[in-house]
Amino acid sequence: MATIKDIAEQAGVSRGTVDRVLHNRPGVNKEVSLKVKTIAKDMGYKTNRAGRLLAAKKKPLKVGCLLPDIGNNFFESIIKGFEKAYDENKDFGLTYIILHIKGFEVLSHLKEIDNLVKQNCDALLLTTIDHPLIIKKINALIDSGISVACVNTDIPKSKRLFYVGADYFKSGQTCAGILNLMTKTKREILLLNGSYKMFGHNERLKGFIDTLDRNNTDYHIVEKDETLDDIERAYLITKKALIKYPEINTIYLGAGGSDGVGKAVLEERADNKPIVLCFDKVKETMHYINIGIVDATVTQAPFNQGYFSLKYIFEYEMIYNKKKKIDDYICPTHIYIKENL
Amino acid sequence: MATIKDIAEQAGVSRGTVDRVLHNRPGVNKEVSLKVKTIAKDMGYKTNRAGRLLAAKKKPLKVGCLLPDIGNNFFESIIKGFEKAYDENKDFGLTYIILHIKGFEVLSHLKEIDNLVKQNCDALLLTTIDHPLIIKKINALIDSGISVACVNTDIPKSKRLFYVGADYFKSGQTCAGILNLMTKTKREILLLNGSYKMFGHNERLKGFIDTLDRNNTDYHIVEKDETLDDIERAYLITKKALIKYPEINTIYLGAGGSDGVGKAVLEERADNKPIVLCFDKVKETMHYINIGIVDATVTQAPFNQGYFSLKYIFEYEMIYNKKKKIDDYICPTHIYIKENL
DNA sequence: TTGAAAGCGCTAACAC
DNA sequence: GTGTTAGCGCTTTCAA
Repeated sequence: MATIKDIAEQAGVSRGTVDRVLHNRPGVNKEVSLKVKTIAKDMGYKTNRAGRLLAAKKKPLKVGCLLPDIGNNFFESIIKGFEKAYDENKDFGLTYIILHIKGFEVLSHLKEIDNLVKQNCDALLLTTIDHPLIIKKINALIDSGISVACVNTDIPKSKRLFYVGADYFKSGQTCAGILNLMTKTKREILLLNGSYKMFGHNERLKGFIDTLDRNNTDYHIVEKDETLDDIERAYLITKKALIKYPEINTIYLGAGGSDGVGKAVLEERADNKPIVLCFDKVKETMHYINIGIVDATVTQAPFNQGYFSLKYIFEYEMIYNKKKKIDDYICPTHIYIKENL
Repeated sequence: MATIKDIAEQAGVSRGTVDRVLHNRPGVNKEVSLKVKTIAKDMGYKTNRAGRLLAAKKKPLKVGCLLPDIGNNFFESIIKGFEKAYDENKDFGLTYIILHIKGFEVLSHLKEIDNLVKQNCDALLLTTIDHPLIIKKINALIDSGISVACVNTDIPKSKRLFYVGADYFKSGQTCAGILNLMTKTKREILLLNGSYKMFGHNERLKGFIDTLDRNNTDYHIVEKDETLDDIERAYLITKKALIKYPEINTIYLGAGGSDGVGKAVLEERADNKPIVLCFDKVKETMHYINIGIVDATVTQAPFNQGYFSLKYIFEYEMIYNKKKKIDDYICPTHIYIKENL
């Protein structure tokens, strides 16, 4: 494998010059630069991770993560993923901080992004809102040389470098796929979305309906509502619906709130349980799967979302020197039932 | 973070001596050694990956992998995993070779293990047979200083360092869990095991039956046989059984052969399809899931098996210097249906 | 515009 | 037994 030293010898220049050329740093004669570049190409030069990373220790990378995780334990696994990626790369000069916030208010998100920048982050990992002001902010950051990637929630129209997260539509389709597997009799569905303001939740719902329609599933939506990721609200809605509509035989829960739904089902339908399908694998959901109230849950590898986003942005900065495009990473869609929990 | 240099200064010795102590190399005064060790501990010394790996380039690690993959494309993903781990670590001095063999004959496995050793491998990743002679061989290798880990198939009574692979029992349980989800009517089952000689296949079957019994599933095993991972054989057995026993409404396929089973079902039961459940996610299985013949398949992250086994043995040797016990890695059990394929 | 040299942390060869 | 030194590949600073 060709090294900088090899190239320098071939080109009859010093290693410093080669380094300057390879990083497009100013102050190199055009002809020399061209010569070095062609030689590097000819020799198939690839920067060596070990050398690069050892030298990089002097100038560590600080990544700032914005996580609207207050009051939402879905994000626990993402944080575990961050920790793992940090662990593997801290010796190579990686540091990171997490800013925990609550909810999805544009102004508070904007403020906290600035907050991360003020703390001298070189790169940002954001779980934020697809909104014109945020897009503008991300684009400005990118233009100023700060790398930004999206985690869990994409903002495709911005200049963000890459997205690591779920394919919500597919998770909804998978949920419908399970339902079709389970029974062919007519489904009377209580449809509980998370929030109609959330792009991901809506996509999920679309995917669910899409697959039901595509398979000519015999179904009828008895009632629909939003849980707003609120347990109490989920409980009340479910309880009321189950009382009012005894025909309900299926519950779709598009986001948080399994604790409330589970409780309501236990109270109203302990013996004639409807099919209950939900998303993500937080503690409460696992509990209701274990006791047989929730039949299945669809997840999108949240650990991976944390792990790969941090790993990739680190590699983008520290190994590829911002010169290689990083592909989006769409997490695999998994189904969990009691037996493989 | 404390470095070797720091420790040397604190202890008033040279870095060379500290290095010797840290690696338990001979030729160090006992008292000096003790002193250095306590200081290292006090300062919380952890070897720095970047430094270690850069230096390690001089003495690369050669890992030899034994894979009985000839005629069995299940292993393709494992190989992809190897490639990924190699890619991430080649700059750190990792090299590897794969020895492809056919079948599970003890003598040929023994011979090929020797073959890998002859090619100067420093560490071995084996997918082999749980047999006294193999155990003896593995133990001898470990005693002679060659690291050995098991991939995909464990040999727990040997001195192998760790196991990376599936929990077959759990995969069988999960398969039964899907069946229980799908229907409550009596199951008339055609039970196709891979081979009764394979520990993993038997465990899988046990897990399947265990969960059926534990849930008081109403079932009856109409017929059982081995496919021996042979497509033609699987086809003939299935075809015959479907003709002879029209009551069959469920097929359990514990190993390779989905191509044969799928074909037979298409020919004999295109309109009144039994539930078909199988394992792994090879191309043919995916095809039969896509056209609706196979209902679901249970997998155990074969890519991860390759990726983590190579990654872990590399870290064991090159980062932890054989001094840290590596935990077994049991791959997660996943369910795939058409929608999340 | 370019070269020389030091240094990131660790290892190994050689010297004493 | 122990210290010294060179070097892994790359970056950066200082000097020219």
